[in-house]
Amino acid sequence: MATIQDIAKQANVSKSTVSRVLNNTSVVENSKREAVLEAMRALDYQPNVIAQSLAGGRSMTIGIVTQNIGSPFTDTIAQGVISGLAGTGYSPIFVDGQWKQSAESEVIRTLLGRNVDGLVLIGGNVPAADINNLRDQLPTIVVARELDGWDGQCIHVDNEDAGYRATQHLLNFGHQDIAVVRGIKEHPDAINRHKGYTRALTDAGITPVAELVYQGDFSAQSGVMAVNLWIARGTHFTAVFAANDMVAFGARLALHRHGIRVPDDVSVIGFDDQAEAAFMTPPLTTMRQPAAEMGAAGASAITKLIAGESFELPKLSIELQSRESVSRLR
Amino acid sequence: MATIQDIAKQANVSKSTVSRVLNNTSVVENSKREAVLEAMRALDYQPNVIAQSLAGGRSMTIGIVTQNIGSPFTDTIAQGVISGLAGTGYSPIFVDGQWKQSAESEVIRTLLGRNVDGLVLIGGNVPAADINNLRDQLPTIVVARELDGWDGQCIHVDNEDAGYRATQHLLNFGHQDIAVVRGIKEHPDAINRHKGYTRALTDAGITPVAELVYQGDFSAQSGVMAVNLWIARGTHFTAVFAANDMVAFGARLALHRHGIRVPDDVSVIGFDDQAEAAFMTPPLTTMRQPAAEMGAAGASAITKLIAGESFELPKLSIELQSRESVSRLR
DNA sequence: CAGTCGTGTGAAACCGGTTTCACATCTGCA
DNA sequence: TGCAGATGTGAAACCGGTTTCACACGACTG
Repeated sequence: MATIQDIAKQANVSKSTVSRVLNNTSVVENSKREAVLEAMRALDYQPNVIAQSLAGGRSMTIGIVTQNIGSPFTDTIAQGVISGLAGTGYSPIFVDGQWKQSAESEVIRTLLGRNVDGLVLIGGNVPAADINNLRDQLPTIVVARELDGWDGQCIHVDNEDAGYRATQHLLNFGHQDIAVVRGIKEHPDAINRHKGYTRALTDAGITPVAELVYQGDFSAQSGVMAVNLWIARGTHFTAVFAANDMVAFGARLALHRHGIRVPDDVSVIGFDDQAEAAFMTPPLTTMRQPAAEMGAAGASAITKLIAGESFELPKLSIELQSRESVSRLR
Repeated sequence: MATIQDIAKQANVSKSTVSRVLNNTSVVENSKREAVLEAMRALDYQPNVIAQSLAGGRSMTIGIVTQNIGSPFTDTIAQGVISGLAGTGYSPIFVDGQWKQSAESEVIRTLLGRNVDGLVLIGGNVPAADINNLRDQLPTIVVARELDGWDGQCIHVDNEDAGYRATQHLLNFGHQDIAVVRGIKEHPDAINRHKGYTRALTDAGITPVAELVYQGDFSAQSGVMAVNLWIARGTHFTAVFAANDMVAFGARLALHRHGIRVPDDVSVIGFDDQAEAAFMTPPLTTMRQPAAEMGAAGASAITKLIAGESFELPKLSIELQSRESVSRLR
């Protein structure tokens, strides 16, 4: 491949000048500029990003730290980031979280060694202290996680409020005995959704009962097990609030196994609105998370942040996607 | 961050020597080696990958070219590659395909500019000629696509055979009027699956009928439309062979809408075995693609290929995952 | 007309490594 | 004892760019 030196020779200028027209970094006499551009065209010149990184400090690379690859929700966010970065000149580089104790030392070192220009953290449970350190070293945007003191750099949605509204939706339809499958115990989103659930019940004058709460893990299997347990125990419930759509699918199947109709006998509400939700039988009523939008917003934000431009984070919210798995209690 | 120069000074050797112990590239007197290692430890040294790339030619970066991000199947493969690369020292860098006409010029230039050490192409419909050019410039592994003359560098499964077996499964259960929703018209996998279908019918002495073939696009919506059309037309069918699981979900929902029971009235078989398939109601019988395994195999293969080590591609196959959406014709 | 200033440009240093090359020292063998 | 070959090491060149610096030249001022 042609180098800047080749261009310089071809255009009869120094490589300094080539660099200048390349980056438009200072005035160049018009005739020379033309000659350089012409030479670039002729030689099909493509700057070596690696060399630019080394010399210029910036690498045109964004580090993406994902935690639980394989989850439809976080994967969708990641895709949003990828698409959002397309055409910006920045390339995303992935490091798979499994962010262990070795957080700082491991991941950050890898990324610093690669001179990434910025970081996008997707969800996860990295200790806040570690992230705070990070921010001093690198432009960082956090997606799908709320972090104290990060107002401007944190793209997140209000999970508690959404949990509240999901529960309220069920309440509005006359349900009082609302069973809930929680997500991973320590997961902030899971915790917040559950808080919303509890608050909605309390606001409605209903005392939350422990028997109706199953500690799941966001997997479809946990939805199955929750329903099986409730039925085995003879627990009475007329609605299920699932931690996410996968859980809802599991719960729906388990209900089916027991001959319980959805929504006629039991209503089910999910969370996320992943692609498959609209095609469940019956189509799943769920709380739609703007996952792809969050990812795209993260991509846009990180490039602005790096450029030092001001930017505003979009106001994204979780909306009830009402379909057919919830109906009025009879 | 500490540089190799700092280490050299600290250890009282030249940077050449530091580089030598770093890469174990030639014998170094033991006392000096120890001193260098000690200095690295003391200064928390982390090699600058960018500089290594520029000087050494290799960048420890693998370019991943995905085509249709958002499809469960290819996404799962991508995840397989990411996980497979974890811990190898290589980092995956993503370029989103949408591989237009500008294939070669666009994507390849980007990646060459980044000095990627290797390429993993996931599926897609890049012209074979372009890919063949590629191979000369860069170690390349192709996943989920069959390519003439690429025997050793192509991780793929036999879609036609799988299509044959899926159809055969239906035939074994007494079905004769097997409707089929095809995938994207030009998509090789879609074409092959359909070939298998046709051949299975023919082998069974059944003449394929055009009315039973719907040209879809791998989307759930196309499954819905196919079923709606057949029913509107009064076409008789007792089984549906869906292009993939998403299509199967759509078809299953549409059947439900028309009060047609699965599998009692109509059997449905899918393709892929994506995570949600097992939790459809009823659980979906489908042809399981080893997507994650293919991705991981691709990761492993590309590192070996780069290292010049010999490697063997695993024999991966599509297996019938028999669940409950197919039953004997009554 | 001399002195100052602004403008455009090339040479050279630099980014942080790898690799070649020359050389000093050490060993082994005749 | 002398010399060839092996061994270990540092200096310097190099990868392909960016950026600093010095300087030549023309225009503008007093």
